[in-house]
Amino acid sequence: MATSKFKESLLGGAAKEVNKGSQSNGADEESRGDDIILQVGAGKRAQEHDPNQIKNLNCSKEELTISKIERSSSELESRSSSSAKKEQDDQLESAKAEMEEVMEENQRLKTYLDRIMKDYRTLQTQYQDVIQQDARKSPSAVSMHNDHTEEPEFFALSLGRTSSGTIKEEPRKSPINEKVVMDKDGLTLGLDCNKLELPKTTSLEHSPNPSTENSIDEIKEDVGATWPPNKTLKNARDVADDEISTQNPTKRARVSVRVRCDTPTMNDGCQWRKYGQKIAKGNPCPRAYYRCTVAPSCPVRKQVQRCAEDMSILTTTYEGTHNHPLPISATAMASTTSAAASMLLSGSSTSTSGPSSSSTTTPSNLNGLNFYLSDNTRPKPFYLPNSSISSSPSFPTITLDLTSNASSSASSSHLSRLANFPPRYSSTNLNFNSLESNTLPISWNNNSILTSYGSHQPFNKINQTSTNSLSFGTAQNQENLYHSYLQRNNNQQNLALPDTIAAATKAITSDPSFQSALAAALSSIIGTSATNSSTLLGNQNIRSSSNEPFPILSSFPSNHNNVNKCAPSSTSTSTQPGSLMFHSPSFPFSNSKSKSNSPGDHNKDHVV
DNA sequence: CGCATTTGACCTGCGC
DNA sequence: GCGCAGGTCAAATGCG
Repeated sequence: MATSKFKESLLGGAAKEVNKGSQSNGADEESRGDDIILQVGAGKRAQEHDPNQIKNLNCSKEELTISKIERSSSELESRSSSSAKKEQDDQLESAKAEMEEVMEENQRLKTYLDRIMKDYRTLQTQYQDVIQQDARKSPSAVSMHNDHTEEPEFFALSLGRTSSGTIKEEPRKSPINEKVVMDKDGLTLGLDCNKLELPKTTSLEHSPNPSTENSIDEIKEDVGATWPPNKTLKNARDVADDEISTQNPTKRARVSVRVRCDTPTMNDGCQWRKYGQKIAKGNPCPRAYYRCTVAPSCPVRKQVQRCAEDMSILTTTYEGTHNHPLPISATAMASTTSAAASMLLSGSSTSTSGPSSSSTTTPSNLNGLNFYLSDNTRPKPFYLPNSSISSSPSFPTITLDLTSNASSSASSSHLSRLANFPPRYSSTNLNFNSLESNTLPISWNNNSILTSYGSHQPFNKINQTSTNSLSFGTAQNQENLYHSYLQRNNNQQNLALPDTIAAATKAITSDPSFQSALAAALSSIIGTSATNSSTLLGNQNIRSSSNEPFPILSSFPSNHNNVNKCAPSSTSTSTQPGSLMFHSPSFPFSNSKSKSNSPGDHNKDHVV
């Protein structure tokens, strides 16, 4: 009897305490005198402790209330001691205290978020002012900017030297220093390294922009130097090629990405069409040439070649700048390569003044990112760590080594090689081996259906040039060779490359050197201090007027739970317009290839 | 039949 | 000037 009375008083009091906080089911709980089990939303609270989860700051007080109350009459019988009461009181008190803490923290974070947003708006305003000032300085650019006076949601940033010769009417042909255009599709950090818009028939003296005098000399020197030089057709593609041909060839950077991939090509989110293949000297593996077909006039090309020594490594070299909005799936690689190119160009702009006394390779470690700036004066793009091949000695090349530690020695050997081959332009090697997310060898199980793996070179010639006894004359031979190689190396661990790329980009973009380089680039583009822009770009909290983050710089979520692990998926290759291609919305690399009916839709990798 | 790929031919740049 | 190598073109071929 006494026990039951005590239980009633105890549990009734407990229920009252709970009702003070929860404001729910109070009368019922108290009248029944049942046991109360409190469950505070600890998970949500844990999220709010994470300063990165600012978007969760809006959780209200109500979200922190008691989430579950259960009755357990059977336990009532077993709890009769005073210690049980004290324990429950303690729990209630601790829960209340915890709730108060959460509320206070929530308030603090809200305040912090408000401050961030305020800062962002201030920077945005300042940036707009800079843009408008630049527009006034350069009347030719006014037309572009006037078309996009609203909030910038698309930001095509061209990294590289600002060498504006003349102004073309088409926006996409605008000089690089006017390439800070705003569109409606999102932020695009393009790899527009050195686009020179210099019509061959245009007099350089007519350059309206006095700020380009630093590049005039280069332009004069390079007049007539076209790339590609042989033009017979005049179509949209040729127009784009003409753009490339008028670029300053000495400043057109290339970005090579080395990854482990057991398929002929890796998917970077863009649509590519193969237009050629050739056996490069020193590497029996054929080099494939692709054009971007997202836009018919896109001048971007890429080369794909497998490392001969480690055939699991695929080297993809990007060149040029997309003149179209990139699909979300392509922004990851674009931002990565852009960041790398920016570092390269910012370095080369200060190190190409003359032949350095000696080629020095300077390893650095910033934010856990190992990168190597090779202060060389001549490029030596490499395809094999031990290769003596120079694919294109005219282009500064940066290599993002996203392979494992197993290949770090390869990078080192490359660096050693760089020391032996002083290039005309600095080559930069980025080694992401130390990234936390990339501590394991990458196996890029891309299952693209690209079958262009045949030999571009006559069979006999291959055997002449190749020291390998194996013949590469047929695609079948090459596939067999490679698959046999894979079988020998199937112990390589898989790693979700998306995380690697994301980490790489994050490392680069958070790298103070990159930010300074970006600031310099923006400064040259905008013609004013780029401090704001740098801060703006370096701030992952950038949001447009629609409160949506810019696609590129914020396209790397912390997790990739849905990342396509490159499982064989031929169905994903026939993406329909409007369907989601990649399992991970934030990372483009998947196995895809499709055919379409329009020339611009080759190898469609559409996302949206 | 249309499109993508293949591949021999061709062009250009560079080094000797 | 010549040869080599990289890069591109475009007709042929293959495939859906």
